[in-house]
Amino acid sequence: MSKNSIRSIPRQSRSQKTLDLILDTAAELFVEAGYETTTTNAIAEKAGISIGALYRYFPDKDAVLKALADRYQQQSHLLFETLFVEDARYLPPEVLLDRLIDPFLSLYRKYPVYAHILLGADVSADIAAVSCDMEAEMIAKLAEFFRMLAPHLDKTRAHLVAVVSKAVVKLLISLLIASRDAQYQADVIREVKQMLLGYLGPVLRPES
Amino acid sequence: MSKNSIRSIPRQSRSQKTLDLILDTAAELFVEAGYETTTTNAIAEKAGISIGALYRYFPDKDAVLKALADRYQQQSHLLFETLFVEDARYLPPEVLLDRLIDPFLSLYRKYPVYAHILLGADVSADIAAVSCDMEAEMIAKLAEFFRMLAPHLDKTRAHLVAVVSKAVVKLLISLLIASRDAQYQADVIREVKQMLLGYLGPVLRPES
Amino acid sequence: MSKNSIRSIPRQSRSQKTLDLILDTAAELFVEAGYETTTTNAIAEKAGISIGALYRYFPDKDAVLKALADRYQQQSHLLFETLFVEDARYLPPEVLLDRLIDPFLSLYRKYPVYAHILLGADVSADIAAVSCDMEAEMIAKLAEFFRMLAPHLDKTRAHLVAVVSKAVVKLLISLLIASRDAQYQADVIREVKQMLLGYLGPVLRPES
Amino acid sequence: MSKNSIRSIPRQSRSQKTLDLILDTAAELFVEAGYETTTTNAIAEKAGISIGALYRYFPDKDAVLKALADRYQQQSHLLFETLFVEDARYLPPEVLLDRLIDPFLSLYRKYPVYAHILLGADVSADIAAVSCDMEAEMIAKLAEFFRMLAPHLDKTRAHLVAVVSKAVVKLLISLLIASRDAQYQADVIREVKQMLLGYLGPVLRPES
DNA sequence: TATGAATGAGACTTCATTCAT
DNA sequence: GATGAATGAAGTCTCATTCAT
Repeated sequence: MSKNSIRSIPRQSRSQKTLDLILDTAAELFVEAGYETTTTNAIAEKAGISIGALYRYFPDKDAVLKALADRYQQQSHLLFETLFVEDARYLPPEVLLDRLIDPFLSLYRKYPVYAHILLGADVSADIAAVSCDMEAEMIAKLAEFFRMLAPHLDKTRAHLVAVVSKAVVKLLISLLIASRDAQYQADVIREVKQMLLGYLGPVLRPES
Repeated sequence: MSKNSIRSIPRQSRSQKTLDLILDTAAELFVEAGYETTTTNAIAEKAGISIGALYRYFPDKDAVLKALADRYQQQSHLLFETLFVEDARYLPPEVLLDRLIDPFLSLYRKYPVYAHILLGADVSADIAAVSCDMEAEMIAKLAEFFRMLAPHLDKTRAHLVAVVSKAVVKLLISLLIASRDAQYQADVIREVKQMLLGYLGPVLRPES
Repeated sequence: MSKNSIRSIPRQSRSQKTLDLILDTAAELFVEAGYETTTTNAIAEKAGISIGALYRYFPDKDAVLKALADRYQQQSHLLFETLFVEDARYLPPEVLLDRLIDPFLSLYRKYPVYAHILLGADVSADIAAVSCDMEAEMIAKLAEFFRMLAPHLDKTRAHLVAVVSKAVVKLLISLLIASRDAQYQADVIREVKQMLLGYLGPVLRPES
Repeated sequence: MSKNSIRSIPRQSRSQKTLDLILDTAAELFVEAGYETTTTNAIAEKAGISIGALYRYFPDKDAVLKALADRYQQQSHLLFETLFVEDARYLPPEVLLDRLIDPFLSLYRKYPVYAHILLGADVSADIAAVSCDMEAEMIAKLAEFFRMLAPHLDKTRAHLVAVVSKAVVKLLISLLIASRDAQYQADVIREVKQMLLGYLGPVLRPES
């Protein structure tokens, strides 16, 4: 709960490199074998450092996952920035949707751990809470965004729509993880975007 | 991989009862605490049997989860039977959707483990494969069903639509797990059904 | 604090034997090498059991020491019983002193761990507290005993005298531990008894 | 055993200061948390030096404790000097007792580590040996002193009396450590001094 | 056949000590 | 010399699994 994810804030570049090395290695292993199955010794060994070095940077195994989650949260925040541009309300829905979805797709392709974390795979209750908080925050922002686009939406509905939209992005990620086939991935993306467009269109731009 | 899930197929009712007892108990614990965190001793103790007895029914811990997955698969099959009735093609989309979704909702409410298994939470690679096979089979059946309803769909598209539809059901389950609030659950169900209807309607009943 | 010393109360004789075996082995090692230096693996190995077996009986290493302390407390209680006999007030001081000291000497000779625990050697704060509670209780009883013998003593003084007397016993134990030489031990016992007699005599049987 | 306590005998004041700093810091931590529990890194950090620096002054952790024991030995020697003044034999026992005990009380109040070391709390066997040697030396000196005061004492008896007297001082220290209450401490000191006086009086100044 | 005590590999973590910078 | 990141042996403890009774 109150544990810090990182033991000491390293200012020197060497330390920072080691820290990143640990995180990246852990990320790979968590995706490959899952959090519980991945041992701290395996992380250290694959990272080419000693187990002691790992524990200089992280107080325990959970902290490694938390640090990854933090990194994910930061990245997600950046992505949302691009949504809240002035002209958003004048853009056609298709473009908006691309703006919403594509950055996340890039993120999850680049860092598959984040997908893992997002999907809440095998995390301890502690981590799940962190993950949940992040989700809640992103949903709140998305709801706010929807209300900017469609002021007639009441708060409850906007929240619901945000929840569902977020879940659809999650769904898309999980489908893309399932198969590496490029054609299939393109098809799935098209299909899901079409579904989301069909859902959001009427909700955000109603006639009456 | 090639290990059998169940050691001996018990015909006698007592053995069957014990077996079910173990599975039900394991199901509860897996949902409460996760697969990795749940110990075989905990399952045995909560089930009121000895650890030795548990190992008479299952060769190892994985086998317990596999047996649960099998049970889930059987249940799912039963649910699908109700879809393939003669009159399906004459029913309005809303009713079809309810027929597709509602049984699954009941199933997951009755047996939360299945939701857990379906969502692929913290299962070993071994189990994930099983789970994946089940998914593939259900998707194939669903695609077949869609082609029955809309013969103009080519196989690829039908498969895609089935994949997305299945994923939406999964999404719905995950959202329902997130909150126990009845009003919220009702809202979410309505919202997701509306989305799926908006998606499947045009796909299955095109103008031309 | 709230941890139990023993995991399950074993009623069967085999379990009881294993438990005693662990405690006796631990006792030896604690005396030989000290608590911190003695490893749980060493205890298990010397006891001829597996490390897992040890942890079936005790939740952690501290619990082993606590259990020893409990055993000591029980033994000490028994010793005190013999003090509170009817005729105590009519006995000459020398006899009383022997009755007070000799049983403790036997106890510490038979079970050197108890001396170790009594002397508070290298125990964790947790254990120290237990040890302290025991001491407090014994001192209270001793003070009560002194007041029975010498009703004119006020409570504070009686407590002080008890504290000092108890400390002298401790002192004696520590001196006996220091050397195994029989003659030396006899000399030391005589000397310390003489000192204590010289102290308690006037306190308990004052002229005025 | 044969390791030197201090790596280089520093004549320069800076080195000496650092050395003292390390020892004082270690002393505090040993008293607070015990020898085993205190880490070398903790000592270095609290002292405001690097762990590498600490290991320039001491070859290993034991050496730090040994150096403290040495410092204690030196201090104790100084205290004994004041005992061996010419006029000692003409002083009344009460004054002699104060001269014997009070300096030790001051020493232990000023440097609680010494009490810790004296009481043999959680020291490794290695240190215990050193501590024992010191004790032996002090006892020898005390015995010699007693024989100066009371020439009729044979060597064995004088040694015994010294052993017991030394142990009583130790006892007193341990009682004072047990409670910080000023009134209680004063009471305990009075009581113990009375006991020791009652013991030494007849021994040192016999009628015949 | 049922029991549950026992096993032991292996997980997490600590910390005295070294050595590249 | 000083620094502190890195090392890795070793300790505590867990838990899937076995097997004597």
